Amino acid sequence: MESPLIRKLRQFIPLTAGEKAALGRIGGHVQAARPRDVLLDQGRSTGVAVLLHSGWAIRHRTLRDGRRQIIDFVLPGDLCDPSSYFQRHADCAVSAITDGTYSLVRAWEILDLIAASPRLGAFFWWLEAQEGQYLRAHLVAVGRLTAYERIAYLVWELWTRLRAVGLVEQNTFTLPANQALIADATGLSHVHVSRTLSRMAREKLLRRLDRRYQILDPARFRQIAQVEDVTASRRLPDAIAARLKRY
Amino acid sequence: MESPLIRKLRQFIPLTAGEKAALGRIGGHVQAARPRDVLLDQGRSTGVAVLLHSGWAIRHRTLRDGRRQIIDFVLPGDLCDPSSYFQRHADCAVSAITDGTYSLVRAWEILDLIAASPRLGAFFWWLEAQEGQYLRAHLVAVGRLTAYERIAYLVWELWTRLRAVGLVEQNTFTLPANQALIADATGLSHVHVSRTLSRMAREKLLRRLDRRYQILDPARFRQIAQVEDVTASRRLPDAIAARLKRY
DNA sequence: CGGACTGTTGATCAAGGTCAACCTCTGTGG
DNA sequence: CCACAGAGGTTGACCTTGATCAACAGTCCG
Repeated sequence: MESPLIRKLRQFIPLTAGEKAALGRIGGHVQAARPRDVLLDQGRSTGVAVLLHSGWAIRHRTLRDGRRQIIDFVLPGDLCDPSSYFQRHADCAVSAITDGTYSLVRAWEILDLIAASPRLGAFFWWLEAQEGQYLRAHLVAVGRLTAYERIAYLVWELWTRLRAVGLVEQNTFTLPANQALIADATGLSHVHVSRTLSRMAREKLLRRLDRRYQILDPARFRQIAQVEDVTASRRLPDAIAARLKRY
Repeated sequence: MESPLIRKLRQFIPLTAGEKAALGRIGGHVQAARPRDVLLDQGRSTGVAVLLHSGWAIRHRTLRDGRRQIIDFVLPGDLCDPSSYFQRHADCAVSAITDGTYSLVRAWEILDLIAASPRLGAFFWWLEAQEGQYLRAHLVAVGRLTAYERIAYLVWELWTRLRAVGLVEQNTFTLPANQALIADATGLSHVHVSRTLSRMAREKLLRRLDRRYQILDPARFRQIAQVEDVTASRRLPDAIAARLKRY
Protein backbone atom coordinates (compact mmCIF):
# COMPACT_ATOMS: atom_id res chain seq x y z
CA MET A 1 0.00 0.00 0.00
CA GLU A 2 1.08 3.52 -0.71
CA SER A 3 2.55 5.36 2.23
CA PRO A 4 0.18 7.89 3.76
CA LEU A 5 2.93 10.46 3.50
CA ILE A 6 3.13 10.08 -0.24
CA ARG A 7 -0.60 10.40 -0.53
CA LYS A 8 -0.43 13.62 1.39
CA LEU A 9 2.54 14.99 -0.46
CA ARG A 10 0.72 14.58 -3.71
CA GLN A 11 -1.48 17.52 -2.77
CA PHE A 12 1.67 19.48 -2.38
CA ILE A 13 3.80 18.98 -5.44
CA PRO A 14 4.66 16.30 -8.00
CA LEU A 15 7.37 13.90 -6.87
CA THR A 16 10.38 12.42 -8.52
CA ALA A 17 10.77 8.67 -8.41
CA GLY A 18 13.70 9.06 -6.06
CA GLU A 19 11.67 11.13 -3.64
CA LYS A 20 8.87 8.61 -3.72
CA ALA A 21 11.23 5.79 -2.94
CA ALA A 22 12.80 7.71 -0.10
CA LEU A 23 9.43 8.58 1.40
CA GLY A 24 8.28 5.01 1.03
CA ARG A 25 11.11 3.82 3.24
CA ILE A 26 9.89 5.99 6.08
CA GLY A 27 7.99 4.35 8.86
CA GLY A 28 8.46 0.84 7.56
CA HIS A 29 7.70 -1.04 10.74
CA VAL A 30 3.94 -0.85 11.22
CA GLN A 31 2.52 -1.59 14.65
CA ALA A 32 -1.00 -2.15 15.87
CA ALA A 33 -2.65 0.04 18.50
CA ARG A 34 -5.67 -0.53 20.70
CA PRO A 35 -7.79 2.16 22.34
CA ARG A 36 -5.98 3.82 25.26
CA ASP A 37 -2.57 2.63 24.09
CA VAL A 38 0.02 5.31 24.64
CA LEU A 39 2.01 5.67 21.44
CA LEU A 40 4.29 8.39 22.76
CA ASP A 41 4.51 9.38 26.37
CA GLN A 42 4.55 12.82 27.87
CA GLY A 43 7.82 13.80 29.54
CA ARG A 44 9.78 10.95 28.02
CA SER A 45 12.89 11.73 26.12
CA THR A 46 12.00 11.49 22.54
CA GLY A 47 13.33 11.70 19.00
CA VAL A 48 10.48 9.91 17.32
CA ALA A 49 7.25 11.04 15.71
CA VAL A 50 4.13 9.01 15.16
CA LEU A 51 2.93 8.35 11.63
CA LEU A 52 -0.66 7.19 11.90
CA HIS A 53 -1.71 4.80 9.16
CA SER A 54 -5.24 4.06 10.29
CA GLY A 55 -7.47 4.75 13.26
CA TRP A 56 -7.69 7.80 15.49
CA ALA A 57 -5.38 9.13 18.13
CA ILE A 58 -5.20 12.19 20.33
CA ARG A 59 -2.34 14.39 21.35
CA HIS A 60 -2.93 15.54 24.89
CA ARG A 61 -1.33 16.84 28.01
CA THR A 62 -2.37 15.75 31.47
CA LEU A 63 -1.73 17.82 34.57
CA ARG A 64 -0.71 16.35 37.88
CA ASP A 65 -4.21 16.72 39.30
CA GLY A 66 -5.79 14.92 36.37
CA ARG A 67 -7.06 17.84 34.36
CA ARG A 68 -6.39 17.14 30.75
CA GLN A 69 -6.29 19.14 27.55
CA ILE A 70 -6.49 17.52 24.17
CA ILE A 71 -4.25 19.43 21.82
CA ASP A 72 -5.58 17.87 18.69
CA PHE A 73 -7.03 14.77 17.14
CA VAL A 74 -4.64 12.75 15.01
CA LEU A 75 -6.20 11.38 11.84
CA PRO A 76 -4.96 8.71 9.46
CA GLY A 77 -2.07 10.04 7.43
CA ASP A 78 -1.00 12.58 10.05
CA LEU A 79 2.61 12.75 11.08
CA CYS A 80 2.19 13.71 14.67
CA ASP A 81 4.68 15.75 16.53
CA PRO A 82 7.85 15.65 14.47
CA SER A 83 8.62 18.88 16.25
CA SER A 84 9.38 16.75 19.27
CA TYR A 85 12.62 15.99 17.50
CA PHE A 86 13.90 19.24 18.83
CA GLN A 87 12.84 18.69 22.40
CA ARG A 88 14.56 16.80 25.11
CA HIS A 89 11.25 15.75 26.61
CA ALA A 90 7.91 15.50 24.88
CA ASP A 91 5.47 18.10 26.19
CA CYS A 92 2.49 15.95 25.42
CA ALA A 93 1.50 12.37 24.85
CA VAL A 94 -0.06 10.63 21.89
CA SER A 95 -2.67 7.97 22.63
CA ALA A 96 -4.83 5.85 20.40
CA ILE A 97 -8.58 6.17 20.86
CA THR A 98 -9.54 3.45 18.39
CA ASP A 99 -7.94 0.36 16.95
CA GLY A 100 -5.40 1.38 14.39
CA THR A 101 -1.93 1.06 12.95
CA TYR A 102 1.02 3.36 13.20
CA SER A 103 4.74 3.52 12.89
CA LEU A 104 7.37 5.43 14.74
CA VAL A 105 9.56 7.66 12.63
CA ARG A 106 12.99 8.50 13.96
CA ALA A 107 14.30 12.01 13.68
CA TRP A 108 17.20 11.15 11.45
CA GLU A 109 14.94 9.54 8.87
CA ILE A 110 13.32 12.86 8.24
CA LEU A 111 16.47 14.90 8.56
CA ASP A 112 18.24 12.76 6.00
CA LEU A 113 15.35 13.19 3.62
CA ILE A 114 15.47 16.92 4.02
CA ALA A 115 19.18 16.99 3.50
CA ALA A 116 18.78 15.08 0.26
CA SER A 117 15.86 17.09 -1.04
CA PRO A 118 15.09 20.67 -0.04
CA ARG A 119 11.68 20.29 -1.58
CA LEU A 120 10.88 17.68 0.98
CA GLY A 121 12.20 20.08 3.57
CA ALA A 122 9.61 22.57 2.43
CA PHE A 123 6.99 19.84 2.60
CA PHE A 124 7.65 19.06 6.22
CA TRP A 125 7.64 22.70 7.01
CA TRP A 126 4.30 22.93 5.30
CA LEU A 127 2.91 20.10 7.40
CA GLU A 128 4.03 21.89 10.52
CA ALA A 129 2.45 25.09 9.25
CA GLN A 130 -0.91 23.44 8.64
CA GLU A 131 -0.91 22.01 12.06
CA GLY A 132 -0.04 25.41 13.47
CA GLN A 133 -3.03 26.88 11.74
CA TYR A 134 -5.43 24.43 13.30
CA LEU A 135 -3.75 24.91 16.62
CA ARG A 136 -4.19 28.66 16.49
CA ALA A 137 -7.83 28.31 15.52
CA HIS A 138 -8.29 25.89 18.40
CA LEU A 139 -6.74 28.40 20.76
CA VAL A 140 -9.08 31.13 19.59
CA ALA A 141 -12.01 28.77 20.07
CA VAL A 142 -11.05 27.78 23.59
CA GLY A 143 -10.06 31.30 24.58
CA ARG A 144 -12.87 33.37 23.15
CA LEU A 145 -15.83 31.28 22.01
CA THR A 146 -18.83 30.17 24.07
CA ALA A 147 -19.41 26.48 24.70
CA TYR A 148 -21.93 26.32 21.88
CA GLU A 149 -19.54 27.95 19.45
CA ARG A 150 -16.60 25.87 20.58
CA ILE A 151 -18.31 22.61 19.92
CA ALA A 152 -19.46 23.90 16.58
CA TYR A 153 -15.86 24.75 15.84
CA LEU A 154 -14.62 21.31 16.79
CA VAL A 155 -17.17 19.54 14.68
CA TRP A 156 -16.44 21.87 11.81
CA GLU A 157 -12.69 21.33 12.06
CA LEU A 158 -13.02 17.58 12.07
CA TRP A 159 -15.50 17.68 9.24
CA THR A 160 -13.06 19.73 7.19
CA ARG A 161 -10.05 17.59 7.91
CA LEU A 162 -11.87 14.33 7.37
CA ARG A 163 -13.28 15.57 4.11
CA ALA A 164 -9.77 16.27 2.93
CA VAL A 165 -8.83 12.65 3.40
CA GLY A 166 -12.07 11.29 1.98
CA LEU A 167 -13.71 10.18 5.21
CA VAL A 168 -16.91 12.19 4.89
CA GLU A 169 -20.01 11.16 3.00
CA GLN A 170 -23.10 13.32 2.77
CA ASN A 171 -21.82 15.50 5.55
CA THR A 172 -21.68 12.46 7.77
CA PHE A 173 -18.60 11.21 9.54
CA THR A 174 -17.57 9.15 12.52
CA LEU A 175 -16.10 10.82 15.55
CA PRO A 176 -14.95 7.90 17.66
CA ALA A 177 -14.64 9.90 20.87
CA ASN A 178 -16.83 9.82 23.92
CA GLN A 179 -18.12 13.06 25.35
CA ALA A 180 -15.41 13.20 27.96
CA LEU A 181 -12.86 13.44 25.16
CA ILE A 182 -14.82 16.15 23.43
CA ALA A 183 -14.89 17.96 26.74
CA ASP A 184 -11.13 17.73 27.12
CA ALA A 185 -10.65 19.01 23.61
CA THR A 186 -12.89 22.01 24.09
CA GLY A 187 -12.07 22.86 27.67
CA LEU A 188 -15.59 22.08 28.90
CA SER A 189 -17.13 19.51 31.25
CA HIS A 190 -18.60 16.37 29.79
CA VAL A 191 -21.98 17.25 31.22
CA HIS A 192 -22.02 20.51 29.37
CA VAL A 193 -20.90 18.80 26.18
CA SER A 194 -23.90 16.53 26.43
CA ARG A 195 -26.26 19.44 26.93
CA THR A 196 -24.76 21.39 24.08
CA LEU A 197 -24.85 18.53 21.62
CA SER A 198 -28.47 17.91 22.55
CA ARG A 199 -29.22 21.54 21.95
CA MET A 200 -27.65 21.35 18.50
CA ALA A 201 -29.78 18.35 17.68
CA ARG A 202 -32.87 20.17 18.94
CA GLU A 203 -32.00 23.11 16.72
CA LYS A 204 -31.60 20.88 13.67
CA LEU A 205 -27.94 21.68 13.24
CA LEU A 206 -26.58 18.26 13.88
CA ARG A 207 -27.85 14.72 13.78
CA ARG A 208 -26.22 12.08 15.95
CA LEU A 209 -26.43 8.33 15.92
CA ASP A 210 -23.99 6.71 18.26
CA ARG A 211 -20.78 8.32 17.13
CA ARG A 212 -21.80 9.16 13.63
CA TYR A 213 -22.35 12.88 13.19
CA GLN A 214 -24.18 14.56 10.38
CA ILE A 215 -23.92 18.26 9.81
CA LEU A 216 -27.34 19.37 8.70
CA ASP A 217 -26.58 22.97 7.92
CA PRO A 218 -22.91 23.51 7.06
CA ALA A 219 -23.26 27.21 6.33
CA ARG A 220 -24.89 27.99 9.65
CA PHE A 221 -22.41 25.76 11.36
CA ARG A 222 -19.49 27.62 9.96
CA GLN A 223 -21.02 30.88 10.98
CA ILE A 224 -21.57 29.75 14.55
CA ALA A 225 -18.03 28.40 14.72
CA GLN A 226 -16.79 31.86 13.68
CA VAL A 227 -14.69 30.30 10.98
CA GLU A 228 -13.51 32.68 8.34
CA ASP A 229 -12.46 31.23 5.08
CA VAL A 230 -8.91 31.89 6.06
CA THR A 231 -8.40 28.40 7.25
CA ALA A 232 -5.93 25.96 5.82
CA SER A 233 -6.10 25.96 2.10
CA ARG A 234 -4.70 22.68 1.01
CA ARG A 235 -3.09 24.19 -2.03
CA LEU A 236 0.01 26.26 -2.11
CA PRO A 237 0.04 29.85 -3.27
CA ASP A 238 1.19 29.84 -6.89
CA ALA A 239 4.33 31.85 -6.28
CA ILE A 240 5.59 29.34 -3.76
CA ALA A 241 4.71 26.38 -5.89
CA ALA A 242 6.60 27.83 -8.83
CA ARG A 243 9.66 28.38 -6.74
CA LEU A 244 9.64 24.85 -5.42
CA LYS A 245 9.60 23.40 -8.92
CA ARG A 246 12.98 24.93 -9.61
CA TYR A 247 14.82 23.19 -6.82
CA MET B 1 24.54 45.18 13.56
CA GLU B 2 24.28 41.43 13.53
CA SER B 3 21.01 40.08 12.23
CA PRO B 4 18.69 38.79 14.96
CA LEU B 5 18.36 35.57 13.02
CA ILE B 6 22.08 34.92 13.19
CA ARG B 7 22.07 35.60 16.89
CA LYS B 8 19.33 33.05 17.33
CA LEU B 9 20.88 30.49 15.05
CA ARG B 10 24.01 30.55 17.12
CA GLN B 11 22.16 28.70 19.87
CA PHE B 12 21.38 26.11 17.27
CA ILE B 13 24.56 25.18 15.52
CA PRO B 14 27.84 26.73 14.31
CA LEU B 15 27.55 28.47 10.96
CA THR B 16 29.72 28.57 7.89
CA ALA B 17 30.70 31.97 6.53
CA GLY B 18 28.47 31.39 3.53
CA GLU B 19 25.46 30.67 5.70
CA LYS B 20 26.11 33.76 7.75
CA ALA B 21 26.28 35.90 4.67
CA ALA B 22 23.08 34.43 3.29
CA LEU B 23 21.24 34.94 6.58
CA GLY B 24 22.54 38.48 6.80
CA ARG B 25 20.91 39.36 3.52
CA ILE B 26 17.51 38.42 4.87
CA GLY B 27 15.22 41.18 5.95
CA GLY B 28 17.49 43.94 4.77
CA HIS B 29 14.95 46.71 4.62
CA VAL B 30 14.24 47.70 8.20
CA GLN B 31 11.09 49.68 8.94
CA ALA B 32 9.89 51.50 12.03
CA ALA B 33 6.69 50.61 13.83
CA ARG B 34 4.56 52.55 16.29
CA PRO B 35 2.14 51.07 18.82
CA ARG B 36 -1.02 49.77 17.12
CA ASP B 37 0.60 49.63 13.72
CA VAL B 38 -0.56 46.59 11.85
CA LEU B 39 2.49 44.85 10.44
CA LEU B 40 0.57 42.06 8.78
CA ASP B 41 -3.16 42.01 8.37
CA GLN B 42 -5.57 39.18 9.04
CA GLY B 43 -7.26 37.81 5.93
CA ARG B 44 -4.92 39.50 3.51
CA SER B 45 -3.16 37.43 0.97
CA THR B 46 0.29 36.98 2.21
CA GLY B 47 3.68 35.50 1.45
CA VAL B 48 5.67 37.51 3.91
CA ALA B 49 6.72 36.96 7.49
CA VAL B 50 7.69 39.57 10.06
CA LEU B 51 11.17 39.61 11.48
CA LEU B 52 11.06 41.75 14.58
CA HIS B 53 14.34 43.55 15.33
CA SER B 54 13.26 45.52 18.38
CA GLY B 55 10.11 46.26 20.32
CA TRP B 56 7.12 44.08 21.03
CA ALA B 57 4.31 42.89 18.83
CA ILE B 58 1.34 40.57 19.17
CA ARG B 59 -0.10 38.00 16.87
CA HIS B 60 -3.84 38.00 17.28
CA ARG B 61 -7.12 37.15 15.70
CA THR B 62 -10.19 39.34 15.97
CA LEU B 63 -13.71 38.05 15.48
CA ARG B 64 -16.42 39.98 13.70
CA ASP B 65 -18.06 40.97 16.97
CA GLY B 66 -14.83 42.32 18.40
CA ARG B 67 -13.79 39.47 20.62
CA ARG B 68 -10.09 39.00 20.27
CA GLN B 69 -7.59 36.30 21.09
CA ILE B 70 -3.89 36.99 21.29
CA ILE B 71 -2.07 33.99 19.92
CA ASP B 72 1.31 35.01 21.20
CA PHE B 73 3.59 37.87 21.99
CA VAL B 74 6.32 38.54 19.45
CA LEU B 75 9.67 39.42 20.99
CA PRO B 76 12.77 40.93 19.41
CA GLY B 77 14.47 38.35 17.22
CA ASP B 78 11.30 36.39 16.52
CA LEU B 79 10.45 35.49 12.98
CA CYS B 80 6.71 35.65 13.17
CA ASP B 81 4.48 33.56 11.05
CA PRO B 82 6.63 32.21 8.26
CA SER B 83 4.04 29.48 8.11
CA SER B 84 1.79 32.03 6.46
CA TYR B 85 3.89 31.35 3.38
CA PHE B 86 1.76 28.34 2.84
CA GLN B 87 -1.56 30.07 3.26
CA ARG B 88 -3.55 32.04 0.79
CA HIS B 89 -4.84 34.29 3.53
CA ALA B 90 -3.29 35.03 6.87
CA ASP B 91 -5.38 33.63 9.72
CA CYS B 92 -4.21 36.24 12.12
CA ALA B 93 -2.69 39.68 12.24
CA VAL B 94 0.56 40.97 13.65
CA SER B 95 0.46 44.35 15.37
CA ALA B 96 3.09 46.35 17.18
CA ILE B 97 2.38 47.22 20.78
CA THR B 98 5.47 49.37 21.34
CA ASP B 99 7.80 51.39 19.19
CA GLY B 100 10.09 49.08 17.33
CA THR B 101 11.74 48.05 14.12
CA TYR B 102 11.01 45.16 11.84
CA SER B 103 11.45 43.89 8.35
CA LEU B 104 9.25 41.87 6.07
CA VAL B 105 10.75 38.66 4.82
CA ARG B 106 9.41 37.26 1.56
CA ALA B 107 8.75 33.58 1.24
CA TRP B 108 11.29 32.99 -1.49
CA GLU B 109 14.08 34.44 0.59
CA ILE B 110 13.67 31.66 3.08
CA LEU B 111 12.95 28.97 0.54
CA ASP B 112 16.10 29.79 -1.38
CA LEU B 113 18.10 29.61 1.80
CA ILE B 114 16.68 26.22 2.60
CA ALA B 115 17.36 24.97 -0.89
CA ALA B 116 20.97 26.02 -0.57
CA SER B 117 21.50 24.66 2.92
CA PRO B 118 19.49 21.84 4.44
CA ARG B 119 20.91 22.75 7.80
CA LEU B 120 19.16 26.06 7.57
CA GLY B 121 16.06 24.13 6.61
CA ALA B 122 16.31 22.26 9.86
CA PHE B 123 16.81 25.56 11.64
CA PHE B 124 13.60 27.04 10.36
CA TRP B 125 11.80 23.87 11.22
CA TRP B 126 13.21 24.15 14.70
CA LEU B 127 11.91 27.71 15.03
CA GLU B 128 8.48 26.54 14.03
CA ALA B 129 8.71 23.68 16.51
CA GLN B 130 9.60 25.99 19.38
CA GLU B 131 6.70 28.19 18.60
CA GLY B 132 4.45 25.17 18.45
CA GLN B 133 5.56 24.20 21.92
CA TYR B 134 4.63 27.53 23.41
CA LEU B 135 1.39 27.46 21.50
CA ARG B 136 0.43 24.09 22.91
CA ALA B 137 1.28 25.18 26.42
CA HIS B 138 -0.82 28.29 25.88
CA LEU B 139 -3.72 26.13 24.75
CA VAL B 140 -3.47 23.99 27.85
CA ALA B 141 -3.43 27.11 29.99
CA VAL B 142 -6.47 28.66 28.38
CA GLY B 143 -8.35 25.38 28.19
CA ARG B 144 -7.71 23.89 31.59
CA LEU B 145 -6.19 26.35 34.05
CA THR B 146 -7.99 28.76 36.37
CA ALA B 147 -7.60 32.49 35.90
CA TYR B 148 -4.98 32.62 38.62
CA GLU B 149 -2.99 29.82 37.06
CA ARG B 150 -3.33 31.18 33.56
CA ILE B 151 -1.87 34.51 34.45
CA ALA B 152 0.91 32.79 36.31
CA TYR B 153 1.57 30.82 33.18
CA LEU B 154 1.68 33.88 30.98
CA VAL B 155 4.10 35.68 33.24
CA TRP B 156 6.21 32.58 33.49
CA GLU B 157 6.32 32.10 29.74
CA LEU B 158 7.35 35.66 29.08
CA TRP B 159 9.91 35.55 31.84
CA THR B 160 11.43 32.44 30.29
CA ARG B 161 11.48 33.75 26.77
CA LEU B 162 12.82 37.13 27.75
CA ARG B 163 15.51 35.54 29.83
CA ALA B 164 16.63 33.61 26.79
CA VAL B 165 17.26 36.82 24.91
CA GLY B 166 18.84 38.61 27.84
CA LEU B 167 15.98 40.93 28.71
CA VAL B 168 15.55 39.89 32.34
CA GLU B 169 17.50 41.25 35.28
CA GLN B 170 16.97 40.05 38.81
CA ASN B 171 13.75 38.39 37.81
CA THR B 172 12.49 41.72 36.62
CA PHE B 173 11.28 42.47 33.13
CA THR B 174 9.07 44.85 31.23
CA LEU B 175 5.76 43.66 29.86
CA PRO B 176 4.62 46.59 27.73
CA ALA B 177 1.00 45.48 27.57
CA ASN B 178 -2.02 46.96 29.26
CA GLN B 179 -4.36 44.70 31.14
CA ALA B 180 -6.76 44.47 28.25
CA LEU B 181 -4.02 42.81 26.22
CA ILE B 182 -3.23 40.41 29.02
CA ALA B 183 -6.91 39.61 29.12
CA ASP B 184 -7.02 38.87 25.42
CA ALA B 185 -3.99 36.64 25.73
CA THR B 186 -5.42 34.62 28.59
CA GLY B 187 -9.05 34.54 27.56
CA LEU B 188 -10.19 36.56 30.58
CA SER B 189 -11.80 39.95 31.10
CA HIS B 190 -9.58 42.91 31.87
CA VAL B 191 -11.36 43.42 35.16
CA HIS B 192 -10.51 39.95 36.27
CA VAL B 193 -6.92 40.39 35.17
CA SER B 194 -6.66 43.41 37.42
CA ARG B 195 -8.08 41.51 40.37
CA THR B 196 -5.84 38.54 39.79
CA LEU B 197 -2.67 40.58 39.46
CA SER B 198 -3.55 42.42 42.64
CA ARG B 199 -4.05 39.11 44.38
CA MET B 200 -0.62 37.96 43.26
CA ALA B 201 0.91 41.11 44.62
CA ARG B 202 -0.95 40.63 47.90
CA GLU B 203 0.38 37.10 48.12
CA LYS B 204 3.95 38.26 47.53
CA LEU B 205 4.32 36.36 44.30
CA LEU B 206 4.75 39.32 42.04
CA ARG B 207 5.78 42.91 42.34
CA ARG B 208 4.51 45.44 39.84
CA LEU B 209 5.60 48.96 39.07
CA ASP B 210 3.94 50.39 36.01
CA ARG B 211 4.72 47.69 33.51
CA ARG B 212 7.80 46.31 35.15
CA TYR B 213 7.14 42.91 36.69
CA GLN B 214 9.27 41.17 39.23
CA ILE B 215 8.78 37.52 39.99
CA LEU B 216 9.37 37.18 43.70
CA ASP B 217 9.13 33.43 43.98
CA PRO B 218 9.98 31.67 40.71
CA ALA B 219 9.61 28.17 42.10
CA ARG B 220 6.14 28.76 43.42
CA PHE B 221 5.25 30.57 40.26
CA ARG B 222 6.20 27.65 38.13
CA GLN B 223 4.23 25.35 40.30
CA ILE B 224 1.11 27.47 40.09
CA ALA B 225 1.50 27.76 36.35
CA GLN B 226 1.59 23.94 36.17
CA VAL B 227 4.72 24.12 34.10
CA GLU B 228 6.63 20.89 33.91
CA ASP B 229 10.24 21.09 32.98
CA VAL B 230 9.30 19.73 29.63
CA THR B 231 9.11 23.13 28.09
CA ALA B 232 11.29 24.37 25.29
CA SER B 233 14.83 23.47 25.87
CA ARG B 234 16.83 25.83 23.80
CA ARG B 235 19.43 23.22 23.01
CA LEU B 236 19.11 20.41 20.57
CA PRO B 237 19.23 16.79 21.63
CA ASP B 238 22.76 15.55 20.96
CA ALA B 239 21.78 12.95 18.40
CA ILE B 240 20.12 15.54 16.23
CA ALA B 241 22.95 18.00 16.57
CA ALA B 242 25.46 15.36 15.50
CA ARG B 243 23.44 14.52 12.44
CA LEU B 244 23.17 18.13 11.40
CA LYS B 245 26.92 18.57 11.47
CA ARG B 246 27.34 16.06 8.72
CA TYR B 247 25.22 17.85 6.16
C1' DC C 1 -9.02 72.45 31.69
C1' DG C 2 -11.09 68.63 29.34
C1' DG C 3 -10.46 64.27 27.37
C1' DA C 4 -8.39 59.78 26.51
C1' DC C 5 -6.43 55.90 28.50
C1' DT C 6 -5.57 52.81 32.15
C1' DG C 7 -6.25 50.54 36.39
C1' DT C 8 -9.13 49.56 40.56
C1' DT C 9 -13.11 48.34 43.17
C1' DG C 10 -17.95 47.14 44.12
C1' DA C 11 -22.41 45.06 42.87
C1' DT C 12 -24.81 41.95 40.26
C1' DC C 13 -25.41 38.23 37.01
C1' DA C 14 -24.84 34.20 34.00
C1' DA C 15 -22.23 30.56 31.79
C1' DG C 16 -20.77 26.63 32.78
C1' DG C 17 -18.94 23.39 36.59
C1' DT C 18 -20.06 19.91 40.10
C1' DC C 19 -22.67 16.43 42.20
C1' DA C 20 -25.82 12.92 41.96
C1' DA C 21 -29.37 10.02 40.19
C1' DC C 22 -30.82 7.28 36.61
C1' DC C 23 -31.02 4.98 32.09
C1' DT C 24 -29.40 2.30 28.20
C1' DC C 25 -26.11 -0.82 26.16
C1' DT C 26 -22.95 -4.30 26.10
C1' DG C 27 -20.36 -7.82 27.70
C1' DT C 28 -19.54 -11.59 31.09
C1' DG C 29 -19.96 -15.23 34.04
C1' DG C 30 -22.93 -18.55 36.36
C1' DC D 1 -31.44 -17.30 30.55
C1' DC D 2 -30.63 -14.12 34.11
C1' DA D 3 -27.74 -11.26 37.28
C1' DC D 4 -24.48 -8.08 37.44
C1' DA D 5 -20.88 -4.75 36.34
C1' DG D 6 -19.00 -1.05 33.83
C1' DA D 7 -18.98 2.53 30.46
C1' DG D 8 -21.26 6.17 28.43
C1' DG D 9 -24.96 9.46 28.08
C1' DT D 10 -28.76 12.42 29.98
C1' DT D 11 -31.11 15.29 33.21
C1' DG D 12 -31.95 18.00 37.40
C1' DA D 13 -30.43 20.85 41.38
C1' DC D 14 -27.24 23.73 43.04
C1' DC D 15 -22.97 26.39 43.24
C1' DT D 16 -18.65 28.93 41.67
C1' DT D 17 -15.82 31.33 38.67
C1' DG D 18 -15.32 34.88 36.24
C1' DA D 19 -18.13 38.26 33.09
C1' DT D 20 -20.56 42.51 32.92
C1' DC D 21 -21.81 47.04 34.27
C1' DA D 22 -20.69 51.12 36.49
C1' DA D 23 -18.31 54.48 39.12
C1' DC D 24 -14.09 56.59 40.20
C1' DA D 25 -9.11 57.81 40.47
C1' DG D 26 -4.53 58.71 38.57
C1' DT D 27 -1.74 60.10 34.65
C1' DC D 28 -0.57 62.02 30.54
C1' DC D 29 -1.22 65.32 26.95
C1' DG D 30 -2.87 68.75 23.83
